[in-house]
Amino acid sequence: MAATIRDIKKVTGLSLATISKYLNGGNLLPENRAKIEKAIKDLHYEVNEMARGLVTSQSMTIGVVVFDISNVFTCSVLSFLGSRLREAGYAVMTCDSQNDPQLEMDNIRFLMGKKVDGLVIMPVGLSPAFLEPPIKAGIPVVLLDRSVGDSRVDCVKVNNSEASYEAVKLLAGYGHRKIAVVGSDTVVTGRERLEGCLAALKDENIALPPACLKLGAHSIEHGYQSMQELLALPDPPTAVFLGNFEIILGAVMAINESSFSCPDDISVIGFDDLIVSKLSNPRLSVVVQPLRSLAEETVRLLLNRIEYEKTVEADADAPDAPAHVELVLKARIVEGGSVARRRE
Amino acid sequence: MAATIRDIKKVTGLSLATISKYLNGGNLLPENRAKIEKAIKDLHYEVNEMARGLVTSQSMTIGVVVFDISNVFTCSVLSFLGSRLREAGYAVMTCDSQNDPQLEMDNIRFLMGKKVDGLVIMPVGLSPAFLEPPIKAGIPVVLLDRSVGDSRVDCVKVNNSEASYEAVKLLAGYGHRKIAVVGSDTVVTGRERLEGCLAALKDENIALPPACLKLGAHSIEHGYQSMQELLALPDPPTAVFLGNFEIILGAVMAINESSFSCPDDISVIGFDDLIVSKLSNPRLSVVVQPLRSLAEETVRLLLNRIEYEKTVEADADAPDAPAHVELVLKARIVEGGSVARRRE
DNA sequence: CTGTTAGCGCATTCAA
DNA sequence: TTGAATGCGCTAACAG
Repeated sequence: MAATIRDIKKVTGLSLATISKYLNGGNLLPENRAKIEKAIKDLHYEVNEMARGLVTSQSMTIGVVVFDISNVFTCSVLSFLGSRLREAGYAVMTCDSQNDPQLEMDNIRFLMGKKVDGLVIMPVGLSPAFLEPPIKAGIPVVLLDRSVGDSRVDCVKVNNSEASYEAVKLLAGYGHRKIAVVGSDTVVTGRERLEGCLAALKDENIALPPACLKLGAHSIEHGYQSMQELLALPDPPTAVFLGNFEIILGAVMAINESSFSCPDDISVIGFDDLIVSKLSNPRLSVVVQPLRSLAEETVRLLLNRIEYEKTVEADADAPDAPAHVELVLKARIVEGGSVARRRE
Repeated sequence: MAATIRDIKKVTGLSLATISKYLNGGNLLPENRAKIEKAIKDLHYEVNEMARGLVTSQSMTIGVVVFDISNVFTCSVLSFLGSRLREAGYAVMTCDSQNDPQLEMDNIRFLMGKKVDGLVIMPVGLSPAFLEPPIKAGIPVVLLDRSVGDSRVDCVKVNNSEASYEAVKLLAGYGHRKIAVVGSDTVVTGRERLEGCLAALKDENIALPPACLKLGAHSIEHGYQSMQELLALPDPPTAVFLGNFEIILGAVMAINESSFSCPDDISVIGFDDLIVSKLSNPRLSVVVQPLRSLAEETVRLLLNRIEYEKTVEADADAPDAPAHVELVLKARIVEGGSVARRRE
């Protein structure tokens, strides 16, 4: 159906090798070059990347496996990731794990079958089991956003614990002593953030009564329900730390529907900006992640690995494998107006 | 590096054909089947889809080209699209056009080089120029969300005009006579929605002063600034139609920051739900698009076309090409509390 | 049911 | 600089 280099050969009278050389940027006589270019236009020729990949054994595509593609955080990262990778000449094949570890496993095998040159994974869970196949096959992998405690692959993430520590410190700095935490314990980022919160509370000598610690799913529902319960407490907290974007969403809804107002009756600070902070009134105080840098560093590390694998295949004498990297970027606090001094 | 069927041949002593038959679900002796399965496990064999694709001339991947991947609407659709396509055995290769028609063109050529079996395109602009290459190459294309007035490809979208008509009718039904429209004229959906608004205003004999028609980009900024300007009018509108998600976002921000309150001072209804409607207080009244159906119908049409192309290649006598389809799904209005009766 | 053979479209030796 | 030959890993006839 589509034109091949053989068609170009017929039209130009040149050999396959010459045409191939043209396609790959070799030197040839200007007249031959012109002939080929004309033929390509006329025939609407397009290189068949499958055939090329079969020969070169690189597909020039990167597999990206995300825990949930409908998640706003995921999309934003995907956007930066894609443009960066594209600049480097790579295609992106994205697979959605829908928060299902089994599907995640399938996705990875699937992409391996597609012979992707590398894998960026935003993992669903805490177990590194899904890493076995790509590692065995020697496919470079970079973990993004969430680490799984496996030192065989690189990882790029933010300082969840420290940033959360600072956030709670900030609440305390405004005089709050009854502070609640709504978070997720189903994902590693949630656990790290919780850790930071607890450390800050301890340092401030603030007790965290069980009723003020709401751990659950990474979901709007969890945020909504938790906030409702907190506000219904006989002695409700005066400030709340919200562990992720979905929880923020739900919690803000709950506050809006209640008789409480923010920040007069209740102060809140959230982790992950995205949209709400701009929308809510007052603007939310949030911990924002450096999304662009997260994506850029991920691509940098991945391409490094790929480059390394290539040189290893070429020369047998390995020029030292790149060291394992766990890159921890700084999330920073941006104050809106959702945290106010505790009322006496 | 990775194992091939020749390695399996060596281990099992069977021929390539037998192994290939196994991989493609043919019948073979149980003992041979067992041998192959063992070898596959031992060698961590994985079919090389590039090689397979080269022979079968199908890649079992669908290219998806979106106008902006950081857009929440896009992500939601992508999520449904991906899971549907995956169920059908297809991989998805997503490319982001970043609202740039040139990049869109590049993306399409790029995916054609990857030999995708079909293309789902959420177009950037109004010109159908980008359709030439895939149509010439005989690659099935389905347009999603936005049509470009080209009857050579199928399209799935919602009844933007009618739904907007209903939305404005609803405002009028609440007694509003000073109604403003904030929309986008840079994309076709925006134009269609505007059309519906104007028709409704006309039917209601409501004049639309120039100051109350805010046309601009599909952006948060446009929504924000337009709403600010509307509220600053000597005689501000009592109700506003907001043409898309980004505009809603910006407009709600502007209202929140103003001394106006919704719906007491100003009623609003928006097009595209997504997140805000849940977040804002009161809940927004919105026109919601049937995202899941949009994705499902798109996949259905695309697979139909692909199936057809395959049978055409097999039998020379074409069994009638599927007719051109422009599928228009119904968006429905969900009332929140952001529209109130006009105060006397 | 199994084995043999011949390409798919291209890059890459090696000669010329 | 160019051309002829070889093979990437697999499927699809065909023959056994």
